[in-house]
Amino acid sequence: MRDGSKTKELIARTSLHLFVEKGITETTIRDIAAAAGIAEGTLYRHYESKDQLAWELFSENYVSFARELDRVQEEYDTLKDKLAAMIRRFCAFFDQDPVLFSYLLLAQHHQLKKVTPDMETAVTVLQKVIAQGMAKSEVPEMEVELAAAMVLGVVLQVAVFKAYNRINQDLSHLGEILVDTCWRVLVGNGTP
Amino acid sequence: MRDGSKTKELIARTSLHLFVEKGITETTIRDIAAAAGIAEGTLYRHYESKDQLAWELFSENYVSFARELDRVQEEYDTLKDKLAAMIRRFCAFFDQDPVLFSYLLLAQHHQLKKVTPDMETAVTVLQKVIAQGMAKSEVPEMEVELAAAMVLGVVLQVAVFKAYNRINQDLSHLGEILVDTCWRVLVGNGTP
Amino acid sequence: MRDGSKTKELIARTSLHLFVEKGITETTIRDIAAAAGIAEGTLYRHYESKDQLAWELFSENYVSFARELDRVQEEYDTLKDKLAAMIRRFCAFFDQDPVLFSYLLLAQHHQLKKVTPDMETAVTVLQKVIAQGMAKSEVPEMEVELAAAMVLGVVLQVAVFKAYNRINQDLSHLGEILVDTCWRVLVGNGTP
Amino acid sequence: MRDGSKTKELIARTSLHLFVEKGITETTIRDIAAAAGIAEGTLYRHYESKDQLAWELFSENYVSFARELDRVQEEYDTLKDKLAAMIRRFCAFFDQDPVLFSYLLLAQHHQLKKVTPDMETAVTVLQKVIAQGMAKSEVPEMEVELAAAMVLGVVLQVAVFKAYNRINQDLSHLGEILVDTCWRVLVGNGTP
DNA sequence: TATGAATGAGATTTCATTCAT
DNA sequence: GATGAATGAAATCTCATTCAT
Repeated sequence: MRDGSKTKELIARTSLHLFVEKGITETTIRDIAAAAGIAEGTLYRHYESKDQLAWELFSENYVSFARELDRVQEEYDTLKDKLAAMIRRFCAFFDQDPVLFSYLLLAQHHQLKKVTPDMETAVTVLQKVIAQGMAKSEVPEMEVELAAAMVLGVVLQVAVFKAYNRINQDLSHLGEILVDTCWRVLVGNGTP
Repeated sequence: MRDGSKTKELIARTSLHLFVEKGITETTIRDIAAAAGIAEGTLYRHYESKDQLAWELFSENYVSFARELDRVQEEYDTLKDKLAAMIRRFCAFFDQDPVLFSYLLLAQHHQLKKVTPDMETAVTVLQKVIAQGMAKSEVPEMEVELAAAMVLGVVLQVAVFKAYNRINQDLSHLGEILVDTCWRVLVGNGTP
Repeated sequence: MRDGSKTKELIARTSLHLFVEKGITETTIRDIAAAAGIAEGTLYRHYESKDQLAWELFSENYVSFARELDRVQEEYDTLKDKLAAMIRRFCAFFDQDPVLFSYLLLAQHHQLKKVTPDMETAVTVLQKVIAQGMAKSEVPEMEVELAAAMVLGVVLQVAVFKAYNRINQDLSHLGEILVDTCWRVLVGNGTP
Repeated sequence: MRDGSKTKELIARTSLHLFVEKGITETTIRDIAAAAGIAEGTLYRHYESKDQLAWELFSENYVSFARELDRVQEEYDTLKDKLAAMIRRFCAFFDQDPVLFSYLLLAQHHQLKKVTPDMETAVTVLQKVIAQGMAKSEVPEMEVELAAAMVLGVVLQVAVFKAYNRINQDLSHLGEILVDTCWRVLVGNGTP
């Protein structure tokens, strides 16, 4: 009662679950309040509006995950190692908090449109790393966006299948396959 | 009658654009009516409800696209050819009607949950084809869902980047790269 | 049902009564809807918001009354006649629609602050007329705003007393007294 | 205790300013607390409710001002002197605390309705004095309420103009004009 | 078939007030 | 006395849907 930040955290976790389960628009303030065991008005002590709650949940985690990825890739020198480390980190994070990652993964248009070009995201980090690798001829040259899209697709779609329970194993167990596959995606293309 | 079906088509196209642009829940009947230049009530002459409109738009195209993919793959014998044909067809369709494909691609949770297991979808067709190819040892054995996810990821994420204008070229121009890449995704993994 | 403007008029009259009776903030949309015999949502087909309703009710009548006063004063040549005609018109209007005039009279701060300097109001018309009269030496010179305030005060405060039922006679019956008094207010002051 | 009454005074002054600036209903407890630099709950240590705060601010000052007016008029014998003294006192008070007087002047309906007939107000004092003057034939007979309304109007409307910055001079400087004008309002009317 | 005003349930949000600390 | 997080009733507003024309 004294510590409002606990309540904020409670609201965040509860909302996250409901947003992932039913969608943002389909989740009402009443739903959140009931699930969190708080009054409807309480939410507004911690978040300006439902929209802002959804956005804060998205953007803060989206950005902090990107930062973490960036930190991880910096520990390695080659594209291959950087990529492997990033993928493994992604898998570990996903398994650790699948609800949060589902939220980020299945993020609606609405949220994504608010991502400004200056925000560091997983996509920008990945593109940066790939671009560097190409510059150092670690992989053949090709359009960076395209390369990033394909690598991203491999990992994300597997995560989506996992989120939808089409795949049973934890992502971490698939780390090696994902790393190998992504590498093969990168090295095979381009002008040799 | 002629007129009536034109109105229905008008509603369908207008809704599709708005749904892709703003999201389904965020698009109001009033938005659709205004954009289509019809009265709000008119929509209900052609569709039972907004939900049904969104679902009809989704399911009919989702299913007919899956059927088309299935027809296409049947024309070929090997997994490699089947896959190549399917990807090329996907690219051609996307370029032809990017709005429709964005709608299918960025489909909300809400819609995907209504997809029953007995419905033939692009995913089931892809899994079937891959499973057959593995059975015939055209590619190494591995979990079919995982293989399908990765192949799907490569193609879909490129399409998503295209939908978000991160990539400029038409998908059709990327057909060969996508085909090659997907093939490499499949052949490299599994137990040799 | 066909004619929406009837409903709008009904909402306007009903709101006016309630706003005068209870105050704007104290009157709820539910109050208005119940009193008008319409659904709550119906109000929003005709007015953007409660605030806008209150403002439209105020500003349109405030301005059109000012225009009417201006038209009236133009029919006469001397300040004395102009003033008399304006006061008589004010009295007649008040008696004709006491609720509307009470609304304008007791208008809250909130509304008055939205009155932009370019809007023609009863006050600006009165000041203009008095200024002209002073210029033509029909009454002694003095600060126009002060003169206008005092004349206005005489008439308005009597109207306020009438609105609060402190005075029983119709304003029209007090027309001559008000005209005489206001004239005496103007001629007695200033540097002779 | 010393501290406590200081807080109460702080709340009173802060509320007064905000009430005048934005209106009572439009001013929230949070507004007051923020402006006064206190916690929201603190207000309730000093006032039962927001309504009671608004009412206390209004009624106490309204009544004490009326008493003061009454005391002032008692020092004089003739209506003319009484009226002059009251007007001068009003001007002095207004200049001394314009915010308070704006609050009393622009008092909402809501407050005025709570004024019971047995309460002594500026209006009742004025009516009493005028009635006495008429009884003593100092001014011609006429309806007391009407006479009071007109005299009141002259003074109040000038104060309102001052409150809205339409007039620049302090009210005290206008004392003589107001006194003269009000006297002329009274003596000119009635049955000679 | 088409219209569009009207509906009313339900969503979001506000805010005076309470109460544990 | 003071705090400020929590409350929850009530207000405003939205919008899918209906229905008389």
